[in-house]
Amino acid sequence: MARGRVLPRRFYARPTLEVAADLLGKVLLHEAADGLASGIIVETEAYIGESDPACHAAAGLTPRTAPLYGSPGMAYVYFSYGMHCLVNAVTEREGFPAACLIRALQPLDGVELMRARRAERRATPVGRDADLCRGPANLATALGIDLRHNRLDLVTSALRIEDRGFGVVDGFGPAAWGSRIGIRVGTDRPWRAWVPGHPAVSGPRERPATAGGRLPA
DNA sequence: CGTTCGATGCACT
DNA sequence: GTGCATCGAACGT
Repeated sequence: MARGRVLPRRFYARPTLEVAADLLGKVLLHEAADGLASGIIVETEAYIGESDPACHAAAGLTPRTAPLYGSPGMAYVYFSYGMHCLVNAVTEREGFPAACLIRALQPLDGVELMRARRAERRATPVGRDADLCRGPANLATALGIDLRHNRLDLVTSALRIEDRGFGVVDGFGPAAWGSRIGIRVGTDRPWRAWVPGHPAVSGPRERPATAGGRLPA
């Protein structure tokens, strides 16, 4: 299986929208005791600062949100809806709370391991490979990520993000931008980035008719 | 196709 | 007590 170059800390120590765009095409991987699983990132969301009402840090610094205020390149994993874990990469700089939520992957390594992990949580088995890591809770399950991975260092730990030289994703155009999914506030900010038309993207998948490619304002 | 709704635990008010 | 950065089974069209 391919070996990539681990993204350095400086990759994360940048404006969050830039990180959200540049994460598309990179590879999220987890080397667990039961095996390696990885996938190409095809969908991300940016959560930026206490002034972003959808960012958990809108509630200020609490035990839960503390990782958002930590070093760029740390994992922020949290528990939601009573049963799901969601994975973020902390961005910007220490003391400024911001992160990118990883929302979907195109499965790469460990497809059968992903299938087994997903099967433990479902009545019916997952069909297409493209559905294995479609959605933030699904990808965490497929990669075997839970709250124990909160605060892990994405630069040095078993949970990492690599560059394997995929430009973006073969056959797909530049990033599309739109409103973030599953939030009640801050829906006016187009801070969700995805690979337009990719089958592993959750929610709206097509590029909006309006302009795309560049970062939102 | 589409929409609705229950599962399930915890941080925070 | 309230509200989730979700998912998928079950139903209606």
